[in-house]
Amino acid sequence: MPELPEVETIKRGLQPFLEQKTIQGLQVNRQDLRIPIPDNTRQMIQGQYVQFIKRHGKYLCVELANGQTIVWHMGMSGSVRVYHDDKEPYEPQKHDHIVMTTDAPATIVFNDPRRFGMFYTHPTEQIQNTPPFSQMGCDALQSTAKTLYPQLQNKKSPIKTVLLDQAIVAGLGNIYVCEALYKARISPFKPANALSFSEVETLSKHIDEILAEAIQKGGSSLKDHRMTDGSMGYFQNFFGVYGKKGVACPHCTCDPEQTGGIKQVKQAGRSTFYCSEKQK
DNA sequence: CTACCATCCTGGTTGC
DNA sequence: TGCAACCAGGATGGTA
Repeated sequence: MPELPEVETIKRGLQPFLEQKTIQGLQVNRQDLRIPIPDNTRQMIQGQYVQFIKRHGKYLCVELANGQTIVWHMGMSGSVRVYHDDKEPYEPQKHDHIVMTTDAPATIVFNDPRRFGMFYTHPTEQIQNTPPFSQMGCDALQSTAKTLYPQLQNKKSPIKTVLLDQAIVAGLGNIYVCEALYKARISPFKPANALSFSEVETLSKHIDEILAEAIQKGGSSLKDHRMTDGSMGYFQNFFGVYGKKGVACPHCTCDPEQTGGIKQVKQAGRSTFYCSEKQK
């Protein structure tokens, strides 16, 4: 699930309880995630001081003082919960795969029902030269028309599909791609290399805006996403098109009885929501 | 090289 | 109400 805004929300929630703290205990309840959690993970992490938490696209990187970095991905259904208040002690839940304690003090729990997530360590100095980071595009918040436009020139696939490719821009997922294209008034079917520089500028601007707004609202809680205190993000209440098949487009004066409102189609196996009147 | 597809897994929703 | 089919925010490895 989590796309860039949800991962950024998790990062910000974790920082006060993990960054510049010592990880005292690490309990691995299940190893069989998307990538099996390596057997040495506990010994690499336990007792280590955490220097920084960084985010690259949809990945979190927790840099430890011993030169190792925890590579952490939420998959489709992952969430992180921080328990630090004695009034609300940690009670194990189904699908709690990792339980970490720090001297904040805090208990940090990674829950992932579908187990598409990842959690493993890797030497920090090699991170940038190793997949997935070595093949990851510019982070969506750093991306500009100047960096994006050249990357689209050899892509004849629809812009919707191309924006989901983490090698082009890192951090966008199905929701925010649909929303950004809608705000930019660009058709999801338009071949990526058919966008003018000016259209890419518009697109880039709206990607920035939509991500910033979503982060400010704690991300989108459709199903699994929660902030680290357990509360829901609320950007889902501000979607323009995602999940709104048949709903009248608020920016169109056209009659939804005639246009059918917001459309839903499949592109490369993923749902695309768009307004055919607004997005040409 | 690009593009498309199936796959990993659980759980919620839809339809009969 | 019960049950089966289908669908979901992602990434990857295989094939054409």
